[in-house]
Amino acid sequence: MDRRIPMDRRIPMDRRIPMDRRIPVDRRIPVDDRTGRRIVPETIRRSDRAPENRYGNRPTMKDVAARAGVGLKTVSRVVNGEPGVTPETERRVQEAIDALGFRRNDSARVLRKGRTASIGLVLEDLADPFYGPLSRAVEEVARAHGALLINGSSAEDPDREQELALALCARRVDGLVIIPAGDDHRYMEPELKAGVATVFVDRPAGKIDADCVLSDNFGGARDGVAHLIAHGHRRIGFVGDMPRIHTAAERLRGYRAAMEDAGIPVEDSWMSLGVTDPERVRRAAEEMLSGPSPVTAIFAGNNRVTVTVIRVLAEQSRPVALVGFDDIELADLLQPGVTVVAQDAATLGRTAAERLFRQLDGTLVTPERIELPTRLITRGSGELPPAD
Amino acid sequence: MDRRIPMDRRIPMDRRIPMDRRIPVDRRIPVDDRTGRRIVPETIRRSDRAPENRYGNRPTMKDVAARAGVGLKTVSRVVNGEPGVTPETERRVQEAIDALGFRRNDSARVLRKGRTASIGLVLEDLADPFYGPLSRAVEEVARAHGALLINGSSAEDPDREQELALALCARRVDGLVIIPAGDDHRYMEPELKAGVATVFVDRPAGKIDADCVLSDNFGGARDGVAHLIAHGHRRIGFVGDMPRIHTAAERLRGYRAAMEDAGIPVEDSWMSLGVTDPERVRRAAEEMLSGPSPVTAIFAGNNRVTVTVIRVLAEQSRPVALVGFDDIELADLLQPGVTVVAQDAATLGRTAAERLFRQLDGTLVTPERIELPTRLITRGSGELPPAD
DNA sequence: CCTGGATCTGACAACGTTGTCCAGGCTCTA
DNA sequence: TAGAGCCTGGACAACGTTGTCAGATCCAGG
Repeated sequence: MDRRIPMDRRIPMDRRIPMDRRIPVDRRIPVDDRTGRRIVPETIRRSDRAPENRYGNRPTMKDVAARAGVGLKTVSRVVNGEPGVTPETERRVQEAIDALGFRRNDSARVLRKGRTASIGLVLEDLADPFYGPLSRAVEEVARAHGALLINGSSAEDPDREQELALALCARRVDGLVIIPAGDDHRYMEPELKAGVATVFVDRPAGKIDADCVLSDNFGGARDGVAHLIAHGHRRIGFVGDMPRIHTAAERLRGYRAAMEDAGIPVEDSWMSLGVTDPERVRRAAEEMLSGPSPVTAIFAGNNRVTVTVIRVLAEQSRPVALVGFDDIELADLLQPGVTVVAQDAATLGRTAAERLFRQLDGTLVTPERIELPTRLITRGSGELPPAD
Repeated sequence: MDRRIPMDRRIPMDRRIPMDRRIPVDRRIPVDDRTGRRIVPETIRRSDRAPENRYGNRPTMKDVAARAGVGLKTVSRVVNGEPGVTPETERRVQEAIDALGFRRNDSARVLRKGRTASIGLVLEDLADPFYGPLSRAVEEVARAHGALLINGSSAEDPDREQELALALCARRVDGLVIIPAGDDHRYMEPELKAGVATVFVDRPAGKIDADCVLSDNFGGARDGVAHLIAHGHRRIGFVGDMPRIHTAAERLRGYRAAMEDAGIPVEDSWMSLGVTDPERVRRAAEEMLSGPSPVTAIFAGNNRVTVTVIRVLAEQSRPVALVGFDDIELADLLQPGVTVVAQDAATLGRTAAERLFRQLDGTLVTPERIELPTRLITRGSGELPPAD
């Protein structure tokens, strides 16, 4: 695991260079394929190429100033709404801006000012419905603080998470909200030290001391399983994700705790861990339903697993109880309605983002680990009695 | 509608300044609240404040160079993996980089190089499950081209869309994928002229000539309604969004076309347009089901409306047929399964992003309007016979 | 020992913006 | 009318990086 840290530093920091190659090469200049491009005299090369790969030759404040017949700084003042410019001058400058289609270059601004007014969000998968509201909540908070949100998906790949987080740091985001894919975040240490505000959400940071905002995965799962036990079930299956993922591990722990509290020994055949693709989840569920001691209820460890399990249960002849972790849309319209342990993705995101900005304005200093409660929503599937 | 353009140019371009105020002010310097801050001598002010609001004082290439005992440019070469550095020198530089926790400042890099290797995505609502896969697809393409994706939600507000798009342009994204909220995009004209690659998705650009990637909303809706007609329905309701939204208008047009093709006159009481919040959609649906000439089938104009209509239909005593535009998760598990006209959000996003990069590398020049076909997925609700 | 070439290194000037500071013009008061 | 004070505008130097170009170093061959 340690290998990642030294590795990264050694890897060329620039995986983005492929992009650069796409800059339209000036085709008007004939090139000697052999040794270089000595065919064309310097002067032409210079004057000809420069505008080509620059922002399509956008006007700068200097251009605006020239056109308006004022000084550079005056244009800056107008653009930023600073005081100290006569209405008449302002009008002239404004006219020039409109005429030239000038837009301030924020890269230069950031370079000069030192703050980017943007924060980054590294999440697992934008296409997962759980992360939509979370991302949206973070964006709303960012917006309220006048910051732009830059986000990317790690696709559950620790290396990609690291790559993305560091790329965002290189862009000098003021802060970073990370939904971890990996379990070692020491790569963020130099960044933290350099003052990049950082909050981990949904899953805790690994091997570093940082702010975390989590759901009470353990308690939620325990309550969900206890709910099934309260309705008379004893043989309860658990279908979950890889235990190396913190949330999955916690939920598994909650399941075990509830079973233990009720004095029910857990059989191995009741558990499916780390199987995620629908086809294999399906097979795992079918097995625990048809094994030597078939389960009468299933606790599904996350939204995607729940959906697959619902499909399997719909095909069974006998009713099987189900409680899922994470709410899913239309859960109330199914027959029976799906009982779930719901986490509030939006609150998770909002809380994290707010902590981030409190770090930024200095209100917050010591890293904390916050756990938000989950909520059991009964809709029918979790209240089915065992069909033995 | 025209007002927006001149307005924007006049609005201080900088709604982000609230952020700047949050920069920790140097508290060690006593300040005369009256007139300014003349209390402290120049020298201290300078040397003391500068590091404070700069990126938490991050090391620069200069620092690395000093520590490694090499020139600035040599560090640059190492960081970018350029040739022409002895292994020994490279090692020394690398050591200094690790020791100082240096990370290249991409703002400066962008300023110098002129390309940002990032593209922007302005979408309507990240929390809408339709946009998750679309956004993800755009990101994958961007990634394949070595670019970072920056995105934001317009929340269906034209002003916010414009604000966001222009903010992204100010950051000098190389290109922009826009899911329009408004219908006037002339504000993008200077940007287009300046060479910002731009593709509109899901809805067409308004009042400018630009690349668009759309679903065949008209054809899809027409087919969906024709499907209901083919199953014997004549009194068919339409629940849709505001016709000022292009997709909504097209789907309405498709509905009308199908009805006209079948020679069925449409009654006003069968249509609900522009009502979006669940409570009012519910009332609208109930009305068309209980009016003087009650509908026997409903065509729902988008995923959110469909969900609400499903709820309403579930409460009806008689079966009512339903076809929805946009697929929804779990549609197949409901009783009956929900028949939908599905658009492929991922393909929409991928196509748009690919066109964007083709614009960037110069392969693409003339703006086009691409319409992707939709697909009718029959699951039961659309095949119910009319219950008169 | 010198020359020529190849290789490696560093000084310097941009990139577009903003902060600082000073100059010039104005108004107001003594 | 002079002097003080304010307002407006502009010159200039940074910010951290990269492209250019020339200088330094090294080695082989004469």
